[in-house]
Amino acid sequence: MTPRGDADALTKAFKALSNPNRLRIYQELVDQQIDPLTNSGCKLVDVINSLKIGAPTISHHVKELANADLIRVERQGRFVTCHVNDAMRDELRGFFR
Amino acid sequence: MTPRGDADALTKAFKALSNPNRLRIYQELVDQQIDPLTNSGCKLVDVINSLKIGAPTISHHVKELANADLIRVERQGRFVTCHVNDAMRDELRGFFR
DNA sequence: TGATCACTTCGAAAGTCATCAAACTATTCG
DNA sequence: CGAATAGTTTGATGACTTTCGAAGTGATCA
Repeated sequence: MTPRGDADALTKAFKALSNPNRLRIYQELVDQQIDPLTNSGCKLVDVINSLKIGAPTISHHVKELANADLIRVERQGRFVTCHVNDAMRDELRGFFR
Repeated sequence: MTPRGDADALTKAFKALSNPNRLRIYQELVDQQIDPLTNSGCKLVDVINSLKIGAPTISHHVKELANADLIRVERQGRFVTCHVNDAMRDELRGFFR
């Protein structure tokens, strides 16, 4: 209905990307996904080790990214892995046309 | 240097778009700009009349959008007019590739 | 079973944000 | 000049955010 997608979903996505640490997490997930064959998402433990903030904070940020539909989160045994939601990425790209 | 542009500039832009009223202002400016020939920006007074928030808040929001390089602001006599910064729009589109 | 690793939840401290009313500046118009 | 219109600045307030440490959960391993 709206020409540029749902405004509420967009503000949620932009808010999720408006924190430096969340943006870095998202970028890391995008980068891990360049090769779709080898791609098996990104383990959260790697993110936790690469950023200088605590695990509780990362957990909170990941939840916000997931809540904004920017990523998908999945538990595989002991690990949590994250994947970029390509549909949302397309929608955000479309917004800037 | 960074493959997807300056992270600091990006977070600033996303933060600016993460508020519903600022997103609406930005969208209105984009819509006003469809025809580049007739385009003479958007008068702030029109924005003020179209949103249900006070002039001081609009002034604050516009400053944030300008500060994030998303728009350009210009005084023409009594009126302030706003224009979308196309370079930044391109950069944001590029981020989602 | 007990230990360990990978998170998550809770509660709190410190900081940031959105909004408003009141008072201000700038420009035009009569 | 004086009044009106357009917008900004200031200061306050309530709400939300980021982050942490401590304690909790779930899965695997010895």
